[in-house]
Amino acid sequence: MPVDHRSPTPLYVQLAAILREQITSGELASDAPLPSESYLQQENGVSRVTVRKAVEVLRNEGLVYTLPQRGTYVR
Amino acid sequence: MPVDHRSPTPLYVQLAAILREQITSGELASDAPLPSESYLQQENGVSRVTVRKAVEVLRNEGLVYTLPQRGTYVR
DNA sequence: TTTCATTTGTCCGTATGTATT
DNA sequence: AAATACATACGGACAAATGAA
Repeated sequence: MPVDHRSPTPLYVQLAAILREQITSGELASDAPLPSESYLQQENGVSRVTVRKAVEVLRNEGLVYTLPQRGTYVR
Repeated sequence: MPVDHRSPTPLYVQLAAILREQITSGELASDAPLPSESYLQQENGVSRVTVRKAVEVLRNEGLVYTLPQRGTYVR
């Protein structure tokens, strides 16, 4: 389910929901790296700002952790 | 001393005063980088627009200088 | 050891829409 | 009406660290 640019729901909230689903479903297992910001950007047709805000949401939820200059991983 | 959202004084003026105090007190030494915009945003509960306007005030006062695409530093 | 690509961190500039005062 | 402020979103650029070649 791609993001919907015409939806009233903010894009970063939509993207966070997509990634959250992939994590809770096990599609992204524990300690697995999230796709990189640039990948998520291109794949979802959104800006890097939006990607980073989506990841920030998951980080605040404790679902993922970020290693600077390395990547973000599923907790 | 945090900003006061109910004060009639504009938030960017309040934030500028806070940063000015940290500079003149020496808490932020010469050539030290100001905290990042996102940090100041979250730390003070204001928007990026407000942070940038506050920094602009200090720049106009000659208290800080900004290197394009690099950051803002204490003069 | 040096080089190179990748990735996150940070900054700059801009724009639209909404709410409050 | 105008100023202030926030939230969202886009694009581009450079820095710093990592890891692989």
